[in-house]
This record gives sequence, C-alpha cells and structure tokens, in this order.
Amino acid sequence: MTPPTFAPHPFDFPAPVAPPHVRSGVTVWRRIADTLAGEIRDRRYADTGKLPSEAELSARFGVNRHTLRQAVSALQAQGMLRIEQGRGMFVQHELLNYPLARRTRFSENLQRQGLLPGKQLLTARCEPAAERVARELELAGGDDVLLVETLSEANGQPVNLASAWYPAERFGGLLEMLGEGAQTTEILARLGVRDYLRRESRITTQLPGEEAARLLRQSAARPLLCVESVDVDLEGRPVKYGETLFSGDRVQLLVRSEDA
Amino acid sequence: MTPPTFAPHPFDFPAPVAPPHVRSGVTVWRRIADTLAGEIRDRRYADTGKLPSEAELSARFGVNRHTLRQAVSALQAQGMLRIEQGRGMFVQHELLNYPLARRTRFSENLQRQGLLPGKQLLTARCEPAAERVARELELAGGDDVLLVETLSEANGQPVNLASAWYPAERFGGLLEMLGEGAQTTEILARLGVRDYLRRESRITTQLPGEEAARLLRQSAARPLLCVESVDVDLEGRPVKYGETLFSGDRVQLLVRSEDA
DNA sequence: ACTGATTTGTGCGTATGTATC
DNA sequence: TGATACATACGCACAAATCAG
Repeated sequence: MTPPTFAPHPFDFPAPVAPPHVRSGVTVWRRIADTLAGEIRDRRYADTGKLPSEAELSARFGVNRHTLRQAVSALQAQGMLRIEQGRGMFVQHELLNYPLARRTRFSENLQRQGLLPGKQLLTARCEPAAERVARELELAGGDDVLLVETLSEANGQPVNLASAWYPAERFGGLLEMLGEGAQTTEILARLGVRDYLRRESRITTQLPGEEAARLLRQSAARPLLCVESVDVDLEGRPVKYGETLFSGDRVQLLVRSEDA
Repeated sequence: MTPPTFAPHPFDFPAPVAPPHVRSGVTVWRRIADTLAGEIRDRRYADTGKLPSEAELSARFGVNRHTLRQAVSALQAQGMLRIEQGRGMFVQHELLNYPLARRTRFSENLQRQGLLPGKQLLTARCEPAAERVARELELAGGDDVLLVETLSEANGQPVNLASAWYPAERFGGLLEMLGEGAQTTEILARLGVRDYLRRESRITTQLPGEEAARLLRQSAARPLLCVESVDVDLEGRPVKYGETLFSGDRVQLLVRSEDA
C-alpha cells in the first residue's frame, strides 16, 4: 500500500547522519512516536499486524535503539501497540467510525461496529450562559443553562469528552434525571422533545490540555478532533449546544451526504 | 467569553514552581506557543485583538521572559500574531469556514467570505493505483489513475494541500487540460461529467510531515485536519478520490445538515 | 532437548540541549 | 554570566524470551 503523498514519511525525517539544525521544539523520540502512530493509523501494518523490529526501525530513523524504544514505549502506554519480548511489536487497535448525521445517537453506532459503549457523567450543574453559549442557544444574556459533561468510551477506551449546554428554563428536571442514570434522549422525550436533529457541526482540531489528555488517555502531543454542534427540535428551536473533543488517535468522523 | 471547559488553559500548564515529572517530549517554549495559538484560535482575544504583555504572559506561564519571547516569535513567523515595539502583540487572523456539502466548490465559498482564492498545481501525473485508491474508485488492481496535487490559498495564505486521484481510462485528457490552466469542474464537464456530488467525507486529524508543514507554512507541532473523500457522478460511479490536508490553525470544517 | 539466530529488556557511561537560578 | 539540574540522545554490552532447525 502506498502511503499518502504528504503523510509523515521516513524520508521526511531529519537526514540519518547530520542532526537537524532547525529547532522544531519537538524531541526526536516524540516525532518518531507520532510518525509511527500516523502509520499505524494509516493501516500500513494492518495486513500482518506486526511492526518492523527495533533494529530495523532505529536504522530507518537513524537513531539509537534506546531512542526508538522511548518512542514505542510511549505508544504502548497509550494503548496503540503491544510489545512482546522475543516476539516483536504488534498493532493494538484501529480507528473507530463516528458518523456525523442529522440524527446522531452514540450507543447505536458503537453497537453496530461491535463495540461496547460506556458513558461516565463528569459534571452536571446550572450556570449563567456564557456569551457564546447564549448566542448558539438563542438565549438572552444572563439566562441560565444546564452544563453536562461526559466521557464516552468504547470497550473501555475513552472516545470523547463532551460538554453540552441546555436552556435551563425549558429543561427543568434534566440534571436530577441524569443523576438517576437516565439516557439523554429519553430525558428530552420526557421533557417534551419528541425528536431532535443536528443542525450544524463545526469541526476543528487542537492539541489537548493536560486535563483532556489525561481523561482521554492520550499523549498531549497528539491532536484531537473538536466538534461544536447545535441540536434543534422539530420546530427548529435550539435544544442543545455541544462541544465534543474526540481522541484523534482512535476516532474518525464520517460525513455521509444523505440522499435528497 | 468563557473558554471551552477542556481547552488548553493556563493552569493546565506545568505548575509554576516545580518542573513537570511527566515527559511530554515537547519543549516549554513550543508548548507555550501551542497554548497561545490555541487560545487565539479559540477567539479568547477576539474582542480587543490584543494579547497580554510579555511580562504578564511570562508570569502566567511561570517562565523567563526569554522563553516566552521565543514562543511568540515563532507565532509571529507563522503569521498568527504581529508584534509592534512599544505597543504590544496583536492577533493577526481568524478561522476560515470550509463547508463540507454534497456540492463543494472551493472558489465560491471563499468569495462568499470575501476572500481571494488561489490554486497552485504541484503535481500532475499518471501512476498505477495503490490498493486504497483502487478500492475507493472501484477499480481493478493494476489500473492506472491520474494523480493531481494542488495547494489552495486564500488571500495568499495556504489553506489546504489536496491529492486527488481520477480513473485514468475514463479521463484521458485531464492532465493536459490542467496544464493549460483549466478549472477542474470545467474539465470534468468537457469529459462527460455534467455534475458530480460528494458521497462521503472521512475526517481525521494528524500532525504534518515536514513537507506538508513547509507548504502550508504551519508549525510541525500544530495539527492538521485531514479529509478523505469520494466524489461520484449522477449515476453513482466514483469520479474522484481525494485526500486533503487543511491547516488546523486557519480552517474549520462546516457540516450543515441539509433539509430533506 | 539442544543450538543459533532473532527480538525485546536492561544497565552503564558520556555528551548535548534546555530551563532555572 | 556562570553554575546547576534535568531530559534527551548516543554507544556498547549483556540478559531474557522466542522461534526455527
């Protein structure tokens, strides 16, 4: 399989002999780790599931075996590969598909891919709406909103970190029902929202803060996908504004153009 | 404006006094640069357009002023902010919206946002299809494809780096017409494709290789948005498979849920 | 069960870059 | 500016696990 033309590539790497004279501010082992992570993510080792030996890889990158080991041990800690003494290094997992459709339901998607979904409630509180949140929910400044933060998992691996804001006036008992472990869709239905649709998603990328990196169990040097979204009810009124951080190492977002 | 809850944050930074015991593999000045870049991108300074003084920032991050200056000078070189002696540091630009619709036409979108589009042809050649490309274009292994690589700009700033593959058999004269400076849409029309639609987009994030970072004029430590896409004609036959790398510092992808 | 080749795991010493004081 | 602490990267040597014959 041919690598994408502009993807990280062995010969993108500093010349094997002379050290780089440009200071990137990123250490050699970190760049090797990212290169390998990218290759694994690009399924370059998908056929056998086995990576080249430490000797081969260190020769390829032109570094000491210790340096290479530091890189792969970071990837191992991150759950991206598995090392077996005397045998070799093996790919651990592939990318999870996360569809961004008008009707996005998390658990269904995972189950369809044969994965066990999990969700952890991190925060649930009432607060005055920040300017951005008020604008997205079409509220007046000073209105209260309900903030719900969750960590979603698939097979025990963190997938995303979601912050959702709901208009407090409209959804009075939401926080209490969440505390009792009810599903979001079900709660909204009980509060009079029979159905809701995703109106818009804005997708950006960023590096995780320490907190996000820790919760998503991902290297702080590996990027996240960030999705800002607005869900509306059937009358078009905003129901929820959300900011979701996806682990870029584990997830790819899918946009299917629906048949009109 | 309140920052997103999990976005990079001053106190996500290593404690001001004790050095961090976790090895991130990224130097302090680089992390400060990335933190500031993220904040600028998150519009934290959008109201005044002015950043805090060097003294304030170095105090906030708990580093020497020299270290901070190295960070901001990197951002300046990258075109993200502008330093004026005796006045301060100012935000240079904001995010560009890039819609991912069924019918995506680059120039139109930019002009609607009041920007001047530009496109540079980097590569145009015929090659045997890699496994992945053949699968996406529904070709037999060994078939030839036409590879077209371009660099798109808005107001002179690089926006994306696109690789596109077309079935060689179907689109014979494509490379020649491209050499004459014709538009892609127009060429396809001349070759019998009256219209084409985006069937699917897969969105991931990755760090740029050296080549990509250079072409997109972006730090190698700042992430990219990567979009894999398949365009089909009105009969549903694949016309183009593309891999596009967007500068994560300059672009956000927009997914509008179309009314059915 | 043994041998040799391959692969990962570990220890030590040294030099250099980074950041602080 | 110089001194100090620490992380990074290199080189060499050897131990431990695995596998093919």
